[in-house]
Amino acid sequence: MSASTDLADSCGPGDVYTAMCPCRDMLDLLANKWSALAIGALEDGPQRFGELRRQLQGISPKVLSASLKRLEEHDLVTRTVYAEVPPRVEYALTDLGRSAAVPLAALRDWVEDNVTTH
Amino acid sequence: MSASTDLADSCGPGDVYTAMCPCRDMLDLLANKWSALAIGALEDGPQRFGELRRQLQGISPKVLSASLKRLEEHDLVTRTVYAEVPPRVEYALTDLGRSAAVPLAALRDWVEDNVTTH
DNA sequence: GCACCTGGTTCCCTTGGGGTACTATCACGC
DNA sequence: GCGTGATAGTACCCCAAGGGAACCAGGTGC
Repeated sequence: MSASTDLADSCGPGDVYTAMCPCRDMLDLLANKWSALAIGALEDGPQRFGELRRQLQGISPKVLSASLKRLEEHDLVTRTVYAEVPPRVEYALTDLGRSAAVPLAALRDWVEDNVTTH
Repeated sequence: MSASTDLADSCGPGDVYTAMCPCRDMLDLLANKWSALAIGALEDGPQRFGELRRQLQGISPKVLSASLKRLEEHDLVTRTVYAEVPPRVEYALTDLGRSAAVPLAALRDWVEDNVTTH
């Protein structure tokens, strides 16, 4: 496993295992139920806040807005406000987000394939 | 995206997006920083508590023990106690855990490749 | 005026994460 | 026999994140 636990001064390859590495933040962000679901939901194309809220069953508006904000801060999604009425806000994946969607989809698929709920 | 939002009575395929599905529990478990790291650390072979603690830099013993307990409950890792002194407890991946390790490794790799920390 | 739509925010409470200290058990050195 | 050390946790406390419900702003239709 990423045998480089040498000094951890700065970030080489393979060091999500290094406490101080910014990788940790990103891993913490992506390795998260709501992030994984939200990014998956946006794979089909931009979605409005309400659409996401309906799709991510069980999420509260507060948590959804916080999750999206965090994803936006890390350049995984963009937030576009249309000055219409009623208000319309669209969330979309960035290129980075689209590339992150791939491993997350694999994770979701694994879960769906391996939970023998019956 | 997993168009089956029909009734959610039981679990069909593709419904991590369904609130009531046990998939959610599993996703919540795996889509978690410490779980992802712990499972990755165990890919090399069984590890003792202290070894894991050193490898997963920054984790506290309490959180590590809770994480491992949760993984054990979901049959992703096994816990073996050797009646020696000093005590030895080994954690190892189950077959299920080993298969879950694949998408998790992909996620970790993505993070390491895409965080341009410099 | 009033209800209604959207996209949030605010409040409160519970849960979990995080850190430190501490315990139990036995081997070993003296 | 006594203190020291190693290991694998647990107990305690604190704070931030998660979850639920209520509420708000701005404008439209009736």
